[in-house]
Amino acid sequence: MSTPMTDGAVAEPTGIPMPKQERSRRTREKIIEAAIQLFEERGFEKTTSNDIAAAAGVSIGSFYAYFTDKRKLLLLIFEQLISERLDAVFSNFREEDLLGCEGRRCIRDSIERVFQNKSMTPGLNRILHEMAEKDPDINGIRKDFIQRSVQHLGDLLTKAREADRLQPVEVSVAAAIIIHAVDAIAMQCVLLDHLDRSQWDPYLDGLTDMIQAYAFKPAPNEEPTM
Amino acid sequence: MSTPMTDGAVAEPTGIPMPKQERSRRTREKIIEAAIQLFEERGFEKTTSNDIAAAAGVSIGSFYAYFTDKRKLLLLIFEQLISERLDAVFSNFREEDLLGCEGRRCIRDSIERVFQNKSMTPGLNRILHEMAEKDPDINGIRKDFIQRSVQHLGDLLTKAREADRLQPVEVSVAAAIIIHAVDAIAMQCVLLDHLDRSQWDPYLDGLTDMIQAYAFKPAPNEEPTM
Amino acid sequence: MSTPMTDGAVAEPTGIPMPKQERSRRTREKIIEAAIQLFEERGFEKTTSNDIAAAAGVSIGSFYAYFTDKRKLLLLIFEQLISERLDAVFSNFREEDLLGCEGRRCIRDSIERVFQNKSMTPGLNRILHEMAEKDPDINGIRKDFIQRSVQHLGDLLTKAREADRLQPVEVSVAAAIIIHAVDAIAMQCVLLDHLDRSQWDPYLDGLTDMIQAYAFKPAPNEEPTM
Amino acid sequence: MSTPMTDGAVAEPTGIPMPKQERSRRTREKIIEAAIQLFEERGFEKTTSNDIAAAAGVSIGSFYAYFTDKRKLLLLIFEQLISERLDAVFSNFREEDLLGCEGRRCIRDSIERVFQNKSMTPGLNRILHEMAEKDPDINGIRKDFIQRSVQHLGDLLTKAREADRLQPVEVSVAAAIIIHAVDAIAMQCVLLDHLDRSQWDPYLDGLTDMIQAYAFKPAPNEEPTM
DNA sequence: CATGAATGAGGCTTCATTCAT
DNA sequence: CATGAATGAAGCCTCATTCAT
Repeated sequence: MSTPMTDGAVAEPTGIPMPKQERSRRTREKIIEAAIQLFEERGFEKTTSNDIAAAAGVSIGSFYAYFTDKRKLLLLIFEQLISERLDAVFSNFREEDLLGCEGRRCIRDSIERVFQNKSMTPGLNRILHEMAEKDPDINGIRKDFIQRSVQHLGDLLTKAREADRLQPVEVSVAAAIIIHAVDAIAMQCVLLDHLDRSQWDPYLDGLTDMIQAYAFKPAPNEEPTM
Repeated sequence: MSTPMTDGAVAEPTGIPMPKQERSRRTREKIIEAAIQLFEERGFEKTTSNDIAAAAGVSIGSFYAYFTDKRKLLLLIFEQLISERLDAVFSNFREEDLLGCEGRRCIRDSIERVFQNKSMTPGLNRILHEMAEKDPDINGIRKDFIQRSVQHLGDLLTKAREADRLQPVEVSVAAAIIIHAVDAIAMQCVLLDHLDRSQWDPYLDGLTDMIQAYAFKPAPNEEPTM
Repeated sequence: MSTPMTDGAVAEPTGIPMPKQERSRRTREKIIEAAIQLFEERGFEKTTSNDIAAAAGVSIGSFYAYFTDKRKLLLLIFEQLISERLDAVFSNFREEDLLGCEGRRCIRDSIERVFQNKSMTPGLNRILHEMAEKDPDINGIRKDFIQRSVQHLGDLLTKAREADRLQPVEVSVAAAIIIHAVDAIAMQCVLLDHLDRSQWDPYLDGLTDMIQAYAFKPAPNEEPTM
Repeated sequence: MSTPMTDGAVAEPTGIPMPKQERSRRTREKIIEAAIQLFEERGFEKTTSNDIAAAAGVSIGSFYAYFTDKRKLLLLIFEQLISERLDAVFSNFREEDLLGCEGRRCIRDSIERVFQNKSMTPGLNRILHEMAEKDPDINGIRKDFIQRSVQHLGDLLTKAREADRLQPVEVSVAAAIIIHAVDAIAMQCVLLDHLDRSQWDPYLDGLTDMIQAYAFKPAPNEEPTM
């Protein structure tokens, strides 16, 4: 379930070519890392290009040599991040688990991974959310992420249907609703309410219940959850 | 279901007292209206104090005579708005409808009203979302709004439990999950995907299904929905 | 021979309205004066907006309150200047002088006034010349100036023709050639060679001779010049 | 009529010695050609050192290995250019033509060559004009060019005097006036008004007339021009 | 010699806020 | 109370030039 975009060398959205030399690559990395940290801590608007350059230990001139501007850098970061995240959520889904007796466990784990993703880079998640509307490119990234998530889930639901384990729902709508619901609750718990790991359980269980009740039929040999 | 905050004369968060005289009150209104329009159109950061004053037809000096700063003005606007919105969603909930044969209809209508709210002032909704994290006061408003929504819904769920119409869920968690899920889907459909009214139905139905499946037991005399 | 543009209140090319209050007008004037002086001394590129504001004793913010940018300010200055200059050259031309026995004197005086104009604001003249090509607006001003000069001179030549004092030249071409020739020599002597008043005479005489030989027939009762 | 400066190996104004090796010479040439093209298209200020190096296909480091800075490179270009130009204007002047029955034709051709020079490299001409004042070195080049032109023409006028074909004008002043007048009209027609070849004739004729009327007596066996 | 990454001074511009009138 | 001119910190970005490899 790896994606081409995970490989940073492909399809740079910037007009600036990927540096060839080693020193160059390192500088670029330093800037990206500094930017992630600062965006994470302060948000996008409150982080200036100069801050990033300073934190990376390079001159402002270098910053502009590598990235046309702050926004382009952000786009790059999001593109990297999102592919990683997508993999994290869906990569350990195994069909036999989902449809077997481990189904509930499997769903809950994935939900938890969404929560974990948010809690790893809460600041960047906020920014993504914040800027999606103002900035068409960022919205594009976000939409792409969502669409790919919905697609992944839709595939799984289709498998479930084939195994006669799905409620009579429209697959694409159900997938969208589930993805958004999980995302929103995770957002709320982690980013807005700042709940820590130990406080997640009721929400993880609640969401799992909701999803199961909404979309799945119990496995023949499975005790009803509730 | 009116709230104390709807009445502007009480508990202004500003240090500036409410103007007593008629002309003053009008000036204040003009500024607020201009601000709402501009925030809606351009967002918060892109709207300058001078823009607001100009659009209101008053001097920038007057602006600062009425509002300590742009942010305080925004807070005020949100407080007004949110109380109105809350009322819109919950005010026509009648217990007998929810628990009677009109239950599904009743839920769906409320969800639709959330969608409508978002689509009436999309810009302000974005700002609320955007700034909630950065700005503790705004976050406070947002949390207050959510909490009150959760409270309202929790009350209804409790009623449902008393009537033995609730699934074995924890009321407060279920309320939170439902509120957030609806909010998130509405956000996505209206603000990010810009769907118009005619495209909402699958999502309204899907959400209604999900909520019913998750939280409610069918009325004794009611056909199962799905 | 006064022009509408001499009156600064008409047809501001800036979107910024003419200030109404007295203090405002004074500030505006201070900025313009400072700009003239600095442009004169250092040229356009080497004068920064901050320099101008500092020299005018106002903040950089004020500068941008009055002028959208350095370039617009320059345009304004040129428009003012050029109308003044045009008047200076042609306003004391009296028909009877030109065609009477004072013809030569009259021509020479006008040429001298062109030299004087250049020597009064040599820096601005350079800038006008320099930027005319790069900047269509400035080119427009320059062309307008030249065209109006050519027009003025053309009118005089037409009068001369009516009095049968003109050589068989095409009026409009002759006017253009004379204007440009005088302008160029003045430019060269004053701006490039930095000749001072005492060294002008040979050029004034030479130009006068050339113009007379090229365009005018001697007055019946006049001794041939050369 | 070749000039010492045409030969690049002598008297480089740069501290950097002329490269001895063939590859070096080619690199140098590439840089110069790229610079000419870019200066021509964009002007001096808008062309960056990096642009030139990139266009020449060499590294910016190499650029600075060959030329101490952008300005020095420009000086070099002007020196080359100007000698070529001077030759173009005066090289086909033959004394017997000027003083014989082809005099008018000869003058007009030379004027036309000035027009052609301007139209071949309009951008560089502009730069020369623009920067002459700000930059003493460039002014020096320009003055040198003018002075040499005046000298050439002065020599011709002296020949004319010896043949009793000159009006009673001061040779050096007349030469300066003629040179500047032609230059200025050419500048105006070609660079500012962007007239193309087909529109030059009235100006070529007008200038020829003016010069003849001003400086030359008709040849004994020649019909008066006008 | 060639390379090209790195530098950082310096220019431009915006806008929240103050305060004299 | 209203006015709006004035402020200046702060952000953005460019590009001539240096220097380690």
